[in-house]
Amino acid sequence: MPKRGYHHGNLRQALVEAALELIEKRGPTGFTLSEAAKRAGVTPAAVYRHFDGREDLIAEAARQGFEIFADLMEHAYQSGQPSALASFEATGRAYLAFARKYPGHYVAMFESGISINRTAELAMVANRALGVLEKAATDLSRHIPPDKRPPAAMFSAHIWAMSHGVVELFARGAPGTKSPFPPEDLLETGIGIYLRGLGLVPPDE
Amino acid sequence: MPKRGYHHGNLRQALVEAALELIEKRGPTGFTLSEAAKRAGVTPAAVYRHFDGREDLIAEAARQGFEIFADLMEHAYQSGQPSALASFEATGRAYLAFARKYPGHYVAMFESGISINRTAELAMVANRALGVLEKAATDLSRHIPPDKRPPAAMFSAHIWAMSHGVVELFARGAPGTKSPFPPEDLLETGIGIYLRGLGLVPPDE
DNA sequence: TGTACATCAGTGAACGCGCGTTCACTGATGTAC
DNA sequence: TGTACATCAGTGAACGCGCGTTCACTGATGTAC
Repeated sequence: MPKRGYHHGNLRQALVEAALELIEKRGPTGFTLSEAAKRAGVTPAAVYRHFDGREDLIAEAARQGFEIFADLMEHAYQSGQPSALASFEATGRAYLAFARKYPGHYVAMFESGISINRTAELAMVANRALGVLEKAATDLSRHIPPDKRPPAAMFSAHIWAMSHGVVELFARGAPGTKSPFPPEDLLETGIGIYLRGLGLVPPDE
Repeated sequence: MPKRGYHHGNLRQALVEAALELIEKRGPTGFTLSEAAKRAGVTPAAVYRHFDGREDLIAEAARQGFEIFADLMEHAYQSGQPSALASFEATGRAYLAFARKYPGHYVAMFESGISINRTAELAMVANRALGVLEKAATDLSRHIPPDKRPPAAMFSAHIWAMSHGVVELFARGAPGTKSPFPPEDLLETGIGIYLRGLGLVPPDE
């Protein structure tokens, strides 16, 4: 608990965290600046000391999310080296782990309608994060004979799509779409089958 | 153009259509009953002659979406018969085609937070729609040796996840995520590789 | 160590707005005779 | 075909509410001397 009293001491970050909880709970359009302020124990007007307004607060939440996300993905990638396959699989797991551990950030990043190009800083960190997935895919696709190798961008788009789909449909309390399988298993097996289709893992594994 | 004058003539459906346009444009939480009424050329209060309120209107939009979706999926399934593979691939294409042709419906169905179990009728039509995908997956998985056959529910969850992911990330104007590939190609190749991984299409195709 | 003062992070009241919902109403439509 | 009347789909005013944002302000903090 930071300093108490008239001056909050750490209001900026407290607002971001309140926003994240609300975005997680109410969705990106349901989030309100006033409620975030209230949660941080402060008047709505105080928000304007730290942010330009509602949008700016969401953008900062997304930025912090991409920062964490990029770190996790990079760490996962490193942990699998020097094996391209191990690196790739680790990044896939990291994707889902991030979405589950930081659902508010995830929503702010991918569902809030905030443009990734809103600021140069946001664009940079977003590209760092998504770049790791593409790098892992590129590494791995070197093991595929060139004539049957799909473009690395397509490869990583497939994996991104499946990961995002699993998150949205099965890893959240989506309405009536309770998965009969744990999302982790679903993604792991899905990626496994996909990689087998590329000839990257032995067919009898 | 329906009858003009004091009585609208077809207000119920006009409201659903206005709602769909707004849901598509502003997202599920951004949709307002008042604006839908205005678009239909009517006072907000008039909505209550036809619906129980905001939620009920969204639910009806979702219901109509599932109806169309189920029809499309069933038609696609039939068009591929008697080949299990052709049926399966056709349903995959139908999924994306639906999402692109009826984006408002798609959002109302899968992103509005409306529970699929809101009414018995909604649950029924939703299950009819999603059941087609599962049926296509079950048919197809009969061609896999039982010992390496994943459960059909998992199979169809993978495909659903990838389809949904492609829709959300690449088939809509998502922020900064312009795909370098047409979504249709992305889904087609993704599913192709996945099926190859299951040994369902020849590895050199 | 003490004082004067600038800086700064908050308050609280006010704004105009659009929301979902209710209510008594009224004008148009359709039916019985 | 004409009239009386019931039904019904709309109006328009009103409600209480929470929103994002602005503004002049004030109390706390930190710095210069």
